[in-house]
Amino acid sequence: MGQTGRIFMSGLDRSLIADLPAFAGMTGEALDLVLQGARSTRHAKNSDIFAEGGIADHFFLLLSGHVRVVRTTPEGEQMIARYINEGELFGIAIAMGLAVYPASAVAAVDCVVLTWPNSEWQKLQETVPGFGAAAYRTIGGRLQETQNRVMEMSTEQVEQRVAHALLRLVNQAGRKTENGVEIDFPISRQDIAEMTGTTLHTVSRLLSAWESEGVVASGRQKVTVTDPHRLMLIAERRAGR
Amino acid sequence: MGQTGRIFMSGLDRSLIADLPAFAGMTGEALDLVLQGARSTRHAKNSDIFAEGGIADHFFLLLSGHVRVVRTTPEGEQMIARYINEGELFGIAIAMGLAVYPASAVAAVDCVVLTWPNSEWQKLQETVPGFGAAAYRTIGGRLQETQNRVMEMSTEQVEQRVAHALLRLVNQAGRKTENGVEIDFPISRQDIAEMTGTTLHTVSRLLSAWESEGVVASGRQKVTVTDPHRLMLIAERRAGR
DNA sequence: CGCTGTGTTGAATGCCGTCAACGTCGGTGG
DNA sequence: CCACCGACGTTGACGGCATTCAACACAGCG
Repeated sequence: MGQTGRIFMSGLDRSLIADLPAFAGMTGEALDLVLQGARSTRHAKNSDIFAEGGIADHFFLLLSGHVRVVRTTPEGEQMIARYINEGELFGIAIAMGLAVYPASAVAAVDCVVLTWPNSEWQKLQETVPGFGAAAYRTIGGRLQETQNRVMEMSTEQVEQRVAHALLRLVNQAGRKTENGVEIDFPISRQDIAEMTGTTLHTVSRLLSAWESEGVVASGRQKVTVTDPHRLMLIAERRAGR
Repeated sequence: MGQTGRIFMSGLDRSLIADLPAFAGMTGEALDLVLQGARSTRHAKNSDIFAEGGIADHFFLLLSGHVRVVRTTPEGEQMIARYINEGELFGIAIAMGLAVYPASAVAAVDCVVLTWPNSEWQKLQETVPGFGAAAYRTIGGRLQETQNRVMEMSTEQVEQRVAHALLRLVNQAGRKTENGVEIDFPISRQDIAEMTGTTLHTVSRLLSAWESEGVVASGRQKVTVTDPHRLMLIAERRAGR
């Protein structure tokens, strides 16, 4: 934990980013140029990478791990806006013309992150063909996702919302095991509640019920979907009950 | 209604757009260049400007009127994603890398709209300094708004959500009258319900209650906020009851 | 003058949040 | 190594808020 936020490397290897969509089709030299402006940092599990309301002077790319993006209401209630997966840009307030971060980013597990100062944004846009477009596709995609979520919350019951959330999690961060697909990072009932606008109690009840039906298998901060098809039926409100 | 979507003008006056943030600080000649690629169309009340799922080959700017952006679930339930005000860009799927419109746009009143084919997007970005940034700030702002809405739906009760929605409407599209601030376009109980994820019945009950308290005055497709301060207290859950 | 879209209001149901109590796991420090 | 403690999870009971169901009122329009 002492190394949180500390630079652990100065010469970054171009292979780190060569396969990412944001830097698609770039030559090795151009990749080195991109990395020249970046730092790489480690962040211990549960530590903040940036905080809601803080000056947004950097932007980030997740090299490894999983990041939780969290917003807090004035009354102190939290909600999880999204999870960031490996290879994704995040904290790109600069692309939205924001001076402060609108949410906090917390390492869900130990993470490795590339960090650029905002001053590099312009440079990347100019030197990396398609970088700007990729960034804006990222934002556009998140706007879409977020609107889907509003629609879910408007039209679906809690059970459907939780089922949809789990399906999204296993699709984006699933790891195949012998029993099914497991969500690749520690996630509590409370976390799932904050993603779906409900309480940990209700989530616990749902998971218990699903477990007894053989749809999921779950443990402490761990969820495995054993019958995705069945879960989809539940999400679509067509589960035989 | 016969003129919906019809071009009614070919020589567009630069004064139409000179004051808009998207074209701030441009010379008259540059403005003319911008308008050369555009068409201006009228859209009758309740007519579609574009439809969800349709090929996104144009983008738009609302010159006058009000536009309702609507999404429909597979089950046929609708939700209102937002209202577009005069001077705003909309239908900018191209900026998000989308091939089809993710929502429908419906004229809430008779509207006048500037329309560009997607092929003009690149040109505007190059010739209009700050146009790209303004567009992306628009998208960023909408992402923010949408996330705020998710947070409201996660943490607030229906009464607070409806109060917040009304406050936003009067702020963005309010017209001062002798009695208070009136929402400048026809809006039904059903519309408000679709903005807040509730039913027209609940909205009707709330408005009736508020009317008897002197907070709002409402009629058929019309809402006037007579005591904004009081409504704010309700929205913040601090209304003396 | 009837029809359709809009709005109001009462009554009943039920989902899910709240309150409460207890169980369990895992890490930490003695 | 073991005891302890805090974080996480489970389950039951209860109740309230909002939806659902139903019936009616009213306005605008052809």
